[in-house]
Amino acid sequence: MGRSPCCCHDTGVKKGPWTEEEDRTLVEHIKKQGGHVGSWRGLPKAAGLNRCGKSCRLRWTNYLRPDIKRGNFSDEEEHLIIRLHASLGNKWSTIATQLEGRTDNEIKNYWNTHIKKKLMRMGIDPVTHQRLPPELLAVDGAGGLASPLLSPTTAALQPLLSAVSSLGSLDTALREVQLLQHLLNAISSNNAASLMANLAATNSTGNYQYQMNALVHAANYQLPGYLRDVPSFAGQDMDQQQSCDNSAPVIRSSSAEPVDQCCNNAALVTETYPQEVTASVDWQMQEFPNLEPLDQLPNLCSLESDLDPFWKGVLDSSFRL
DNA sequence: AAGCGTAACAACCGCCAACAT
DNA sequence: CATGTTGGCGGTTGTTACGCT
Repeated sequence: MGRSPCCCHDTGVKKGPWTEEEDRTLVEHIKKQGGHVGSWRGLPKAAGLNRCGKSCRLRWTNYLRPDIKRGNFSDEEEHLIIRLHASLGNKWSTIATQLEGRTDNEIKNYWNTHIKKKLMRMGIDPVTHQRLPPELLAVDGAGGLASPLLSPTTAALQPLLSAVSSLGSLDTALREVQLLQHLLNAISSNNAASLMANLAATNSTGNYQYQMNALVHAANYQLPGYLRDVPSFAGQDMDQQQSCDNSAPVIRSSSAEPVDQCCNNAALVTETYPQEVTASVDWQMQEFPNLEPLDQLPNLCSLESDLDPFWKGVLDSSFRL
């Protein structure tokens, strides 16, 4: 099958940005046809446009279609795009079918200009959704998170440490967002019990730095594949993060063990992690002196009431995927 | 105010699969 | 079955707006 001739190669066909007049002509023509385009190739002539059919189709599908949603992407949409991209790759049109009113082109642009960079800053390869190799991690001047002398273990923990260290300077609501992501990871990998035990201990002992390291440990070594490698979908843009509302995440455990029972298993943590976690505190405090202790964490054992629709959606979509 | 760099996004290009002839 | 046509897709480029020096 040879390459098809394209009307775009016709001489005298206009290219470049569309004028308001051209937009109006195209919209009115399609309206006249009852929203039915028929042949895009024949449309320009029928509508009186000096454009190729392909250009008309793109203009209509990406910009002029009445059901297109304009404006910024919501956090929810962003989370969904990341999750879909992790499972589908650059199948922009398929991804677009899951986001009402968004075009594949818009999503693709948003990915390339926003999300991709955000993931890179988090130490995640936006193509594979895996940790970037240590040598490719960007040096973070402010946080000092990418020392060229990192041990292999430390380098492997970079993305999570980045997320955890950022918690110290953010408000409680945002920490909850971060913690929710870890919880979703654990739940998705059927390790909810151990992680819930960690969190229970976090709340009961008040030794937050220690317990956050337990969390890091659990997330890194007990969780598989992609979910383990993404410490947070909450994003790294501080302005955006600061603007998060105060809705608290509501945790639903998918493990067989009831949440209340998990909360009574604080001792399990110290039995499971004592030496390794203590060691991780040591190296972490050595290599990341800027890591601030966490002075407040949500009581995750009592988050079963007041299900916020946003978090319900996040949880539901997470389980689906 | 001018020049420059960068971010954001609209639009184009080339390829491909499905369908028609 | 071979060939032509079309629409759709993903990658890339071009243009504009904006911020910084």
